[in-house]
Amino acid sequence: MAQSTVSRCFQAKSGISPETRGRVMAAATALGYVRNALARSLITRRSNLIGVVITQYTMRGNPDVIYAIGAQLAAAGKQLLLVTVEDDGATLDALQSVLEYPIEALISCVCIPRHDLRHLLARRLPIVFYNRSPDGEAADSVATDHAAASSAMATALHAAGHRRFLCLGGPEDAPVSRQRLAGFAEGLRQLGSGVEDVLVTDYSYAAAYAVFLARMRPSTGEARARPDAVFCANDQLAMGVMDACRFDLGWNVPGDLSVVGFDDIAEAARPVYELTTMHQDSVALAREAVRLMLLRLSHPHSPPAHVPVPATMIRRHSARLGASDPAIG
Amino acid sequence: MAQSTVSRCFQAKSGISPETRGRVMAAATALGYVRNALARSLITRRSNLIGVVITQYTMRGNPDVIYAIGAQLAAAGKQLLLVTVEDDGATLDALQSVLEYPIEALISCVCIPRHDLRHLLARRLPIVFYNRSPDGEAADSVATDHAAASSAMATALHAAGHRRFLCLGGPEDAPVSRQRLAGFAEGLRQLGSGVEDVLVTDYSYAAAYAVFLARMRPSTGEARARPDAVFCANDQLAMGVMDACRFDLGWNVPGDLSVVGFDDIAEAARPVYELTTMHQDSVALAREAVRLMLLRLSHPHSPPAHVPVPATMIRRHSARLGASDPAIG
DNA sequence: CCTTAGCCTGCATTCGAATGCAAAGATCGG
DNA sequence: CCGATCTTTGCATTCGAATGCAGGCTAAGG
Repeated sequence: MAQSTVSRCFQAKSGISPETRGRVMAAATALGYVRNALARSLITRRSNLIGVVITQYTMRGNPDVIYAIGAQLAAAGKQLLLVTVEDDGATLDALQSVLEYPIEALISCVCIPRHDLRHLLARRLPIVFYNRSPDGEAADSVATDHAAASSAMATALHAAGHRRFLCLGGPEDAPVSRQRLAGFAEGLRQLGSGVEDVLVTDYSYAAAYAVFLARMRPSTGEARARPDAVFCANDQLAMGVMDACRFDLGWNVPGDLSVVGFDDIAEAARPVYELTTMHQDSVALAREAVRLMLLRLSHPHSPPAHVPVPATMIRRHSARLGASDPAIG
Repeated sequence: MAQSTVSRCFQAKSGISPETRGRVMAAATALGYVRNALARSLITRRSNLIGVVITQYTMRGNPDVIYAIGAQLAAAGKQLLLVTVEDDGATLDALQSVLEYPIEALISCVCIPRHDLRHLLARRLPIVFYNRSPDGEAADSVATDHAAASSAMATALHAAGHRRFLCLGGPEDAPVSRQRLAGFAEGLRQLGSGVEDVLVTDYSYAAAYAVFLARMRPSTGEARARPDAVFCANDQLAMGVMDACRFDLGWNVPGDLSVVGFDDIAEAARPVYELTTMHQDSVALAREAVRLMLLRLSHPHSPPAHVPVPATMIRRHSARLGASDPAIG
């Protein structure tokens, strides 16, 4: 029996008699033979490998992201080649090792410098950004509508009578944080109000706790006036602020000030926090990212798509948001 | 210039004149050429691909695990092929797709049925289990010493005067949960004491909250006596129990009862919980797992290694543990 | 000027699987 | 019983890179 006959036995609709295929399959299981996907991809020019770039922060903040992407890719018959990077940014150097593998596409949960991005796109490597911007380059992206959601939060807080606003963001160059803070500020601006100040953190609970405390109770002696409301770029930060209020400052939330977050992570719903926040649908984002990627593989020349995923406001009890404020357990 | 000359230019110590190599490299960057790792692995028989199997639970409970493994693999020049599975268990079927890729080894954070495991080992595929047991088969493993740690926790609680013990575990077949519960029970047994009951959950905060509440305040009317201490198979569960006490039962922790967890996740240190727990060093586990794997690749025939990683007790304020109980912020 | 050694380079083969094309075998109508 | 058609199988080539071997080239020594 020829090698080509065996090869054809493993393909669905090839002219192989059931009897021959049966014998081949039996021999294969007996010998423990599995076909080599690498050798196959060499000739078919389809590796079914998808690179996924992610940071530790994303994994910590949204552990479901990778799982969701993995599940979607598996359903599409693709393999997930994971690349972890330290900071939110991947250069060609960092990606070099994966690029030697002929990945069919890249799903990036981190920023890519414009120059490097252009280089990758010139290689005809399809790239889908997850909650990141392609920076004007011709790549697909899917992202929560941070600006609209943050603006809506600003409107809700303003309508409830808040006037003195403080914000907590992530690192200064973190794109998601910037978009959320900008959207919030813009929302206030349109209402004739504004943000008093923005505190920078590393996105962590501990940093938020410390930075907020230092701001409210400065060692220099010059005490600052208490804000009405604190808008945080993610839930971790909001929890840090809430705990600083409760455990150090002795302030009541939302009695003395309102605190809101963003993401709606699992902990936000706990009775210890009851955090009012914007729900970011990670699973929907992951699904859309994979969908866009598959679409791009089948239509390489269609114009780049940018899919906004709406966020929904979850009104719990960490902020005074007026009459429409429902009780959620 | 021959194809073989170009090939040799990309290898470190091959007889290629600096001048030729320079010209080749220049042409390569100009054309955007990168060598194809797949084609290379076909002839060198080294794919540098490492399969990593993980569940959503692991990712949620210990988001740093994948990151740590990824970082370690990257440092070793390996690629991470991620496989996500629904439940804690991977059959040959679930692994089929990765097995077609000639992975050099598998790091499994989930169980593998004995029969399938034997099959994989027969294929000479090195397997390292992460916090799981190779079930008597000849595979390497690295795991927290659950039994010793849980037993130590039992001893500490007993020494502090607790006598009525309740436990919360994960799903009934979850191996880590079983080891921790068994270790705790064994520790008590040696002290002449025992566990009153074990409640089953799906490892989640919400389930722990609900199950514990149902147990303590049964709708059937027959009220149960309150336990002295609750041992939980992970921190999520412990937090659920603590919140059920505070927000529904009106019980004081640790005044009315002690609650302890396992893992020492980031949230456990927050002032809202101050959870007394056993610290599991995920990063050390990941590092050991990769180390074992690399060792196995270089020494295929050495006897299987089982590396226990000790857990350390973190005494905070969710349990009365006697005089040596230090204050931790 | 010739020889010997050493350094480079090129030819040809190899890894494992897919596939176009041709040939062999099976089936059937005339 | 023969040719036509369809099904099944085998041959040979291909993907991209690595490598043993042989031959060309250079340099040094006699």
